[in-house]
Amino acid sequence: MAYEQLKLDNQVCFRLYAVARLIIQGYQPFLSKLGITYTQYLVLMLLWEHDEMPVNDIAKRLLLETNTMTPLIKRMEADGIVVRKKDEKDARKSIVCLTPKGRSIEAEAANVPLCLSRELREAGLTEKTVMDIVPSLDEIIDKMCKREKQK
Amino acid sequence: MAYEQLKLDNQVCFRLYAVARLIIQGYQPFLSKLGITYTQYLVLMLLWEHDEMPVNDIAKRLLLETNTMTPLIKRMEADGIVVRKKDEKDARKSIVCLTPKGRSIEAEAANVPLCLSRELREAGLTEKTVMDIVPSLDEIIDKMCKREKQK
DNA sequence: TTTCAATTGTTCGTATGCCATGTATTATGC
DNA sequence: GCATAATACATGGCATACGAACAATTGAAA
Repeated sequence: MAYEQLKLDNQVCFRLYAVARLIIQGYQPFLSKLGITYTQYLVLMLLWEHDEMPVNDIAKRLLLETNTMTPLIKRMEADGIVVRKKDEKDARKSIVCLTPKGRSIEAEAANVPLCLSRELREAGLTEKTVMDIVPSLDEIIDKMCKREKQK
Repeated sequence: MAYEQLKLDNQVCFRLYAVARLIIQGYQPFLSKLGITYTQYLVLMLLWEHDEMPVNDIAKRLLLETNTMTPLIKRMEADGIVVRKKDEKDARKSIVCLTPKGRSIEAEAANVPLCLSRELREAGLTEKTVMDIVPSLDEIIDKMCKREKQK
């Protein structure tokens, strides 16, 4: 037995999955001070750039399903950082908007990326090690998404 | 406003998180034929190499918490692919063992990595693009884990 | 050896993710 | 103009993840 291709050490996906979780865990202490989760942080980053986004647009940008978004948005709404309103031109759409509270978190969050950079540096990682993988990741995302659509 | 560092497009972690999910989704159709999930696949890869592993060892190798493992193992046990037995030398430990059914999945799973390779190739990705990021990922995992421990 | 700390799992609660399905609304073909 | 398909969300169900708290057991120090 012992299929080489079935050894954990030979799995690229496991590494990706592990690194993603490790870094998200690195964010956690800083985000919890702001009262938000990592996924909520992603949603907020979009809204801070645009404000007023339909659920579907947010989902597409984050590569998540709308049925992941709905409960997420509801929790954010319950926390008072966003509200939903109906689109007047298209009654199917539910538009997510920042509340003043949601908007106020932006300034507090502004130093989070810096905190993370310091965290990585203190772990002994260079900016280069981390940034080097970005082009490959972008290519994988691009091609995998196109592959999905052609199905 | 508009903090550059708070734009989604500037986030490495989001890319990692997205790629991990996209690839796991790529595994899904093949794994569901075997009746297992991606996380269960990871556990099985370890057991196919060793058989007889304490919950804690599995958790450490997968960089997951034991409280994630317990329900996971229970579901696998309910599906008849593993069983748990008490360690005789250390009564705190719960050792996870493959059942014949769990062992039989290995041969079926042997071609899963190949299916994934084909999937990536058909998406237009080269082996190189994907393998290029492995050294960086390994370095990040190594350093982040050490950083965690020193806390 | 006896008390106290550390280790190992488990349980509980909360937040994702995603499949399948359902509902409302809009777009489209005829 | 109308039947039908497509779109946008929401709901329900299941499987992770992880923090917090707890029970059982072992290790270690006094």
